[in-house]
Amino acid sequence: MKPFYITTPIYYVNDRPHIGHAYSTIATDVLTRFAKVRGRPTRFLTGLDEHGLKIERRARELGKEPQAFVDEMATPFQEAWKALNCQHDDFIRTTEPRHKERAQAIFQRMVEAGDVYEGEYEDWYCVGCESFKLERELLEGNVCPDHKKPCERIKEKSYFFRLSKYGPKLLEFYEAHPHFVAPQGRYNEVKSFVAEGLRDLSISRTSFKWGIPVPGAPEHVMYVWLDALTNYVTALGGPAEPGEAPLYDRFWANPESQVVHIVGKDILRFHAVYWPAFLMSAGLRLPSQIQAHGWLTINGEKMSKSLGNFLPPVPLAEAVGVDVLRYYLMREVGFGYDGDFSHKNLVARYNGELANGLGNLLNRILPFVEKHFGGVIQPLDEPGELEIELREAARKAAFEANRHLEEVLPHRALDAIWELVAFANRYVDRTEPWKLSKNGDERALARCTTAIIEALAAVSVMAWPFMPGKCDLLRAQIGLPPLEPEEGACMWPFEPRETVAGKKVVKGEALFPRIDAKAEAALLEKLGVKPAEPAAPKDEAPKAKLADEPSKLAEPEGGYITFDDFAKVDLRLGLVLSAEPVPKSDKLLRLKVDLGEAEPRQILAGIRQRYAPEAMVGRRVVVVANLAPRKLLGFTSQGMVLAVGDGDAFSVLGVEGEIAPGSRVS
RNA sequence: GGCGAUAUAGCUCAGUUGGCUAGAGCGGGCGUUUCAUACGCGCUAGGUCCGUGGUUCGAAUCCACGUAUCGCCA
Repeated sequence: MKPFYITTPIYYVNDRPHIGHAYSTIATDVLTRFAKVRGRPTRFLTGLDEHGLKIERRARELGKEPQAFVDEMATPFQEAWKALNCQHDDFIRTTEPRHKERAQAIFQRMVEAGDVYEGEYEDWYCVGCESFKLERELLEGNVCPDHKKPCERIKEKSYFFRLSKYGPKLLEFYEAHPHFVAPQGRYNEVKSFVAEGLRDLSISRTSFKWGIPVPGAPEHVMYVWLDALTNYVTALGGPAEPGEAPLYDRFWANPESQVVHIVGKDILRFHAVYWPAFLMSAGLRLPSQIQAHGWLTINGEKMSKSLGNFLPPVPLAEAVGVDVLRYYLMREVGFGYDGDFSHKNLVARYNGELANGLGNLLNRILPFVEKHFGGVIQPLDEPGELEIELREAARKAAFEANRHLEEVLPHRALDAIWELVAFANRYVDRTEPWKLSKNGDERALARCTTAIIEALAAVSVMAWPFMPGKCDLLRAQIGLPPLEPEEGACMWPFEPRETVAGKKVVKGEALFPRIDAKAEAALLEKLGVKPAEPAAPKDEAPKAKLADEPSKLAEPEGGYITFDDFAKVDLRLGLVLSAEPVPKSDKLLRLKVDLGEAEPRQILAGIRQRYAPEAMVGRRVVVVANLAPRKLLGFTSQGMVLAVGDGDAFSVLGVEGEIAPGSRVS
């Protein structure tokens, strides 16, 4: 059995854990558990990236020592993974001595390979990105396009890594390993990035201290990404000579070992380009696969600080159940693609697939076993045609789910498993056990109930990596012990593996109690989610203001707002570049507005009755720049143009003079 | 501006090497059963498979151009 070593990214401690972190970690846990069920030796690593200028500054701002700060920030992560039932074998923090020491060893190896030289670096540096930026990438005013903050000009001594030397070697490696990066589209990006030529990489800093000292040059600290990436090796005790570090020998140095890095698409380049180059230089083995996943939006909205919707996973898990959250995340979005986390879809999938599909299947069959056989599951000695078909469906599900999991397509695996669930429900309808029960046909009833329980047993194994808790509960109800994978023993139900005959069913609580409208409302309330649709009023305010319902505006909400509340509204000056009517609407104009950003924004404004399109072009207007994007009549509006007045008598707010687009209104 | 990807039923997506009347799930509609968590099961979408042109006996599936969206790079 090939060893399986899988890692999450080491998360940067500056954030608190959110649903995006949870997604990576859950996916990793699912894949680990799957490998375990298959009997493989596994190792699952996660951890934290705790160095860097950003951390140092943040700690200072809070009047803390960096170490004290990261110690505090680490706890929520450790607690989150525990709460999500993610059973990592190791949790590495880059501030640990075991990491620092081995990271330095890797640096040293790169030096010995002749790939490190001393130089001087001067460029624009974005603290938010922890990286230098090319001048041409920056927005006006040397603002970082990602963080929208001004970059700093930094000039310092620095060690450089001869990354340029590794371009051809990397391309050769990519050529030889067509599945090194998934999804394929992302791989193409990586290849073309490398093919365009690599520049040497600055791999040390002298301007701050919070990092790992460069061996032999303690005034330098290692580039935070180099430091961070090495964790995958250092956590195993590597690099090391054979015999020195058993875990390293078994899971990294061993060419049989399958090494998989799960990463978000934003950090793919570091993992697919820099990391392999570092490893080549250090003379170490390369990972087998980099699996890049996409981003989650929350109820259709991008996660962002200004929206404050960094969904924390733990309360969610507590509200809906860990297993349900895990299931939903793995089922809803295709691995590798962006997806949406929506409370509405979560409830829909829960009710449709878990409650009605699987939970109810169990529930509809147990009463017959209890009533006719005293709860004892009967042998299935003479399977009929229907039973053979059901077994065939189970076998098919096992093969397909296995294949999809091996290809890291968890959503498809669940699809395949739920085909079996659906087939089993159909089987029940075709067999009509309630009639057999009435007629006292116990032979047929025995066949039917056992066939279903066999299928459920198979499901309990295949779905276990996703929902270990619920699957063990399911198993308990059909008289099976909790699943305890063992190295070397494949439990995957390629063939009906587990004997259920003779076991005693134990009907218990519903596995997945249905969430009715009332329960759903309570759930959303608990999670602080606004009930179903009324996200609209907020966004419709501009329209209402102009024509629809002036009464809404006339009702002042009681109480004052603080300055901080006001500051949340990002008001900017925008220059209207173009304007055209929106088809099928007599109110809306579609504007392209320059807000001083890389691209003009598309903003829909309900002002057509008062302003002709051509009258808007060239006008300077006041825009709410951080309003959540919203789709109106097929067009996405990325902001809101302010106006005053009502009915036909209103006026768009503007300014006099040639104030620069993007200027903040204060 | 360069490179790449995607564009299939209301929604989310499958469609292997081009070939039967283009599929699934969800939603909607209709019907049906009653064991079960008012669950299940059956039927139902008549979709220009983005557009145009081409290759072919035959294309959603290949090629070219165009359009739209997205991504990476510049």
